[in-house]
Amino acid sequence: MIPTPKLSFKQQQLIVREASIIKAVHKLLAQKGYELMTMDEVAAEVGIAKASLYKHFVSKESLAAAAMTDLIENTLTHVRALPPEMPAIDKLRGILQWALEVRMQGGLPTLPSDNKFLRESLLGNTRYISKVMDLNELLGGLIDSARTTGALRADLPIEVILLTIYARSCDPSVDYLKMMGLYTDAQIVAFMMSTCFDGLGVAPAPI
Amino acid sequence: MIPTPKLSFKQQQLIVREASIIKAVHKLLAQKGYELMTMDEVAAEVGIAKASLYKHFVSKESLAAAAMTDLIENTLTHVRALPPEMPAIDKLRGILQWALEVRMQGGLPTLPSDNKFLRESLLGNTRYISKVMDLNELLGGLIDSARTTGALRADLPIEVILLTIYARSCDPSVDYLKMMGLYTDAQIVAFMMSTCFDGLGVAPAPI
DNA sequence: GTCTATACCATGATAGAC
DNA sequence: GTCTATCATGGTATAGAC
Repeated sequence: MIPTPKLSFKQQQLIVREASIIKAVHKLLAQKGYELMTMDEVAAEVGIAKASLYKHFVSKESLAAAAMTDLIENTLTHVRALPPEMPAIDKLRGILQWALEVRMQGGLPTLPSDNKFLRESLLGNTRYISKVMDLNELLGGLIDSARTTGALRADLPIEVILLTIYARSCDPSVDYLKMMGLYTDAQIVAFMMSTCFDGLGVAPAPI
Repeated sequence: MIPTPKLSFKQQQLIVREASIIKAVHKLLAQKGYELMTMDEVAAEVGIAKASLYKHFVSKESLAAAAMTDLIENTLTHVRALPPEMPAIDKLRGILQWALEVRMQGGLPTLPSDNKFLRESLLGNTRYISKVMDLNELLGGLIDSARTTGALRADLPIEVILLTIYARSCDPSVDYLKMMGLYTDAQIVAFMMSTCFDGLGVAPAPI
């Protein structure tokens, strides 16, 4: 058995520290979005000095990119952990439900819809893009098989279905519904799931 | 007949100037969003000095609020101009289609989804809120009657349907689909309309 | 690697002449 | 009301000591 490469205490500490920074960024990004999140706040949230932040990440952009990449990785892990025998359509529904539930608890959506600057910046980040492409492929495969079993519409391109699911995971309607205070979190998730998969219209009654 | 109150040349000039400012803000807001739009850019786009901008609008916030209010007014005008005999569901579909088409041509969506700060700021603007409530009532009435004729699902609350339609008008999927370059604007609009009203799933086949 | 202190700059907002 | 010139703030990033 190959001996596990030992990490020095310092190296372990570094990893823990960076993880706690990423966690703080997730929280602030979800609360305020990219522009309104300041490096001072991140530093304060972690409990270190701002300058120390820059020892770990060279810029605010790269910090946000690391957080978003981490997010995609979490999603990939979640998707890969689904039981293989589960039908594709159930997996897809489960993934959207999971994403919405994470978001209801103050987590981040997968898609950086909220900011054009961050969007541009991420497009130039090869590590992030590569992860996103992995996720796209994985979900694209699920969509394809759900289409062939007749569980999803075959007249829509895969990309359209994929983007629709992504978009639903960061739909601003969730925030407004939550603000109204009329519905429980579970009800809001159910509404989002249903409008996504079933639509707003009534299917013509069977003859 | 009551004589129309005459507007002096200066007053007319003022109105024209403010309209051109609003127009520039629409353009920049659609391109870059609130945070990334600077007052220098607005001034440059209009062709006046930044200080002059502040003679018309006391702050960047109030400028954005004026632009958003103008947007809601346009939407209200459009909705009220629909023929009275048109069925409610057709009106609703037409409104979403119109909003998407405006957006495809570089216009702004109705809902300030993209920015949490602007959202907060607008919530404190009584003029804007009052217009939004007018629009909500108008569209809410249409949704209600479309539900009673069986064209829209009766199991969803009116607010959920309303928010879903608003959200579709500013769905980030549109940007990504446009970036991909695989589909025409008309196709993209059709995709959005269909995923909104028909959903992603296949209705169970009639027995 | 962490800190304090600071450079530097973009940008919202204003002063004051015309 | 428009301009040029300027201020003030706040935020990213860095220097340099420990």
